[in-house]
Order: sequence, then C-alpha cells, then structure tokens
Amino acid sequence: MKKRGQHISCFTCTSRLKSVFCDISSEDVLHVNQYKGRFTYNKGDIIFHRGALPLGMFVIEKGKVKLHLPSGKGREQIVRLAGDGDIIGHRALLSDLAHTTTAEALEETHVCFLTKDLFQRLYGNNRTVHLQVVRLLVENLKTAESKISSYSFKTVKSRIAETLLQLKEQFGLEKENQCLNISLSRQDLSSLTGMATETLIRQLIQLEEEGMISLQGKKIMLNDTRKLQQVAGLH
Amino acid sequence: MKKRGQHISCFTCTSRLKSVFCDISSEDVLHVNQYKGRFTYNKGDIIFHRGALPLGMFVIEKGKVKLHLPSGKGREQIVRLAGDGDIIGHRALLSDLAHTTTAEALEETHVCFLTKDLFQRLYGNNRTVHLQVVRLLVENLKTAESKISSYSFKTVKSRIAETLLQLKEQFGLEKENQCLNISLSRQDLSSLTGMATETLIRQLIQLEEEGMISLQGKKIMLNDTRKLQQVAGLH
DNA sequence: TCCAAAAAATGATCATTGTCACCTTTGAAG
DNA sequence: CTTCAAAGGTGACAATGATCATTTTTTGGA
Repeated sequence: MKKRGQHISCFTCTSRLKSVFCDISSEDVLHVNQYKGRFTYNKGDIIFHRGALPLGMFVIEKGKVKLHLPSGKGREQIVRLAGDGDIIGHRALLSDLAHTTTAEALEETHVCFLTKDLFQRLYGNNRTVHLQVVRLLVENLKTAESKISSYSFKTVKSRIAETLLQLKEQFGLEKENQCLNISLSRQDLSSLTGMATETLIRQLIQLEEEGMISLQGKKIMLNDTRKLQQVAGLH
Repeated sequence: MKKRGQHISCFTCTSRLKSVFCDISSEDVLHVNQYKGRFTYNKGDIIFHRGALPLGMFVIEKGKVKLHLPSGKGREQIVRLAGDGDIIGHRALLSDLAHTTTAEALEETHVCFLTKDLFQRLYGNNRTVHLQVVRLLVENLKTAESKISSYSFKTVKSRIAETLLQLKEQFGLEKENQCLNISLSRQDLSSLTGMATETLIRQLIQLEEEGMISLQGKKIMLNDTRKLQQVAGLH
C-alpha cells in the first residue's frame, strides 16, 4: 500500500526539471514544495483505478508505472509506461472525468501528489505548463495512432522490435550492461505489444537466435539496432 | 482541387457553435469573419498531407473528412473521421510539428481556414477555447487507447459492431431512412476497423443475415442496437 | 533453506483472418 | 447509350498467432 514519504525539495528535484513543471516561477515552486503530497508505492500497488474520480495528479519522482485497461478475461492492455519526470492522472483532471486507465507501480515508485487546485494554479500561472501539457497530449496521441496502425499492419515480431526500440528511446540503457533500463515481465511485455504471452516468448527467443537481442531473465540487451529497425519497419 | 469559396458569416454559422470556437468574444468573431479563408474540397481532395508543415488549421463547416496514415503497401489506416463543427490540423499547430496524418475529403466539404496567428489569437484570448481544445485532445486519446485495446482483444466482427455504433454516435442517422448519416466505401470501412476489405465485406453480410443491420449499397441501417452492443462488448 | 506459487518456456493443435485469383456490379465520363 | 475502371463480392487456401495443456524455472516468504 501507499506510504507517506519524506519531502524532497522541489527546487533541486531533477525529475521536476524533466517534467511539464520544469519552468514554473520560483514562487510556485515554493508553493508546490509546501503543499504537495509525497507517496511511495511498492511494486504492484495501484496508484489510481480506472473509473475513479481524480482528486489530483502525480509527478513521478522516481520509479516506473504502467497505465493499463483491463479487458474482462484477465488480460490487460498496457497503453502507456511512465518513468521519472512523467506525469500521470492529469488527463482525468483536464477533462473533469473519471480516470480512463488504471495506474500500477512496476517497481518501488516515489511520486509527488498535486491536488486539483494546486495543479490548476500552476497550469494557470505558467504559460509553459499548459504549452507543455498540450504538447504532451499531442505527442501521446501521435504515438497511440501509430500503434493502432502497427496493430493493423505489422506482424507480432515487427511490433516487438518496434516496442523494444521505443523502450530504449523512453528509458535508455543501463550504464553497466547496456541492457534496457526497464524490467518487464513477459506478461507485461505481451500486454504492451498486444499479443499472447506465449507468442511473445517465442518471438523474443527468435529475435535472440537471429542475433538482434540478448536475453538474461528480464534483462534485454539490444545488439543490432539497425536490424531491429528494419524488422520494425514492415513485415 | 480546392476552390476558394464564398464567405459565410461566423456569427450565424451553426458549425462554429458546435466547434471549440463556440464561445469566443464577438470581437474575435468579427476578426475571424474578416480574416478566415474559406475553401471547398471535392470528394478525394487532399486537405493536407502527412509530413507537411502546417500553415493553419481548419474548421469543417459542412462535409466529412478522413484522417489517415498511409502504410507502404497501398493500404491505409484511418485514425479519425471528422464532420461538421470538427476541427482538423490543430494538432500540428499546437505541437509545432508536421502533420502526422493526411486529411482527405470524403464528400464535398466546405472548410474555414484559420492561419496560425489567427488560431493563436483565439486560443490566447478565450479561456474556453483552450479548455475545449484540451478536452478534445483528451477525448481523442481515450478513443485511441480504447481502439488499441479492441485491436488486441476483439474479433473482427466485434470491432465492426463497435465501429458502426460509434459512427451512429458521431454522425447520427438520416431522418428519412434511419440509415447511418455517413457513406463509406467498403475500403474506407475496412481501413477504419483495421482489417482486409474482403473480411469486412463477409462480416457485414453476416451481421445482416443475423438481423442486426441492413445494407443497401453504402447505406447501412442499424436494426438491433442492443444486439450490436452485445457483439461489440466482447467476442 | 525450503516450499509454494507465480512466471517462463515448450509443444501440439486449430481457428481466425489475410491473401490471391477471379467474377460481377456500379457509376462516371465521353 | 456505351465503355471502362473502380468498387463490390465470392471462393479456395495458407499462415499467423491464439489456446490449452504441461513442464521447468524463478521468486519471495515462512
């Protein structure tokens, strides 16, 4: 379950500088610093549920979160992954409706919580905030639509290659071993790429046999980005 | 090709009242009325191309437009349909990037063109405009993500039922015959639902045989909404 | 350290849906 | 009215990927 955490100064927080709040007035930083909540979620904890009305939004200070849609029959569709500096829960706030996805921590995750009022204060006072928020929404929309197209036209293998490259883009590589800087279960990876877990496993192994990636448990190393891009490109 | 059209007063335009500009100041209405462009596109005309830099955005005064992504091999993915009062091309403007989709008229379509400056003036002067724009983006995002989930879990038949219900929602029914108030070729319908045209045709026929819809050429009548919802629901 | 439960992997099977080839109908232009 | 091209429709077939059953491995808690 969520635990109240100790405050960290917003002034020096590097995750804030990566977020849509990178450029707010120092007056507002002060204000946020004073009124924000700070929570810690463990792996598997739910941050908010689809269908729940939003009380505020979250900035991920450190950690990783999956946003997903349940689908009756146990399976789920992951629609977005979020990491350090990403914001979640803002959409429900902006449209004044219930959350459309469920947010679940993939690892120990520290978040700052901003109430609706606090968010709107920042949003209203700082021109860059809503510029950035809008830019973010447009970017998400582009990603989502391109994903729809991939689901229509590409093979599972191609979609996996595409997803791995995106994960590299979003989360980068671990310094020490050049592996993707995110650990996903096979189930989560299959939810993210929209296929059966068994299919994902088989295709991952095939990609490894063809030399494009290396697998050691949940660690994935991309050996041949060029070839992966080719596979991701079409069929 | 596009033709310059005659101006229609923004004051009395019902499409404006359905759009994100429903609530702008009368000063701004006057200004738009003076500086907007008005164009007419025939069926098949391209309004803007994916990859092109935006000069402005469009309000559909009357007509229907498909926004789609090409996919190499001739086939395309339709990501959105737009009708009276809908705006298109705003996303590229908001993110200051090239258009990510191609917009093509599905029938004779009259649009108002607002330059970037004009759009930003409205966007800056009227609080409701950016509220509405943000709301629109969030709504589109929700739709897109739910579509991703459908592509993962639902059968083609289920997706068709879902699409037909959405078309009813978005465009309504023709008064005289209760058919969907939009005519799409089988190809466009298959691009919209993400499947081969042959598959779409077969499944449409099956839905007709099962009494849920009636087909006469491009006209589609929904006979049993309840049952369609059931089919759309799952499997 | 051990045990139980979850996750990962593997194999066999089969349904769904895409592909290709072909025919028919429609509709627009001359 | 005729013609031709595009859209609509049909059939046969193949392959991709899902499902289910089972085994092996990993993991986390007692």
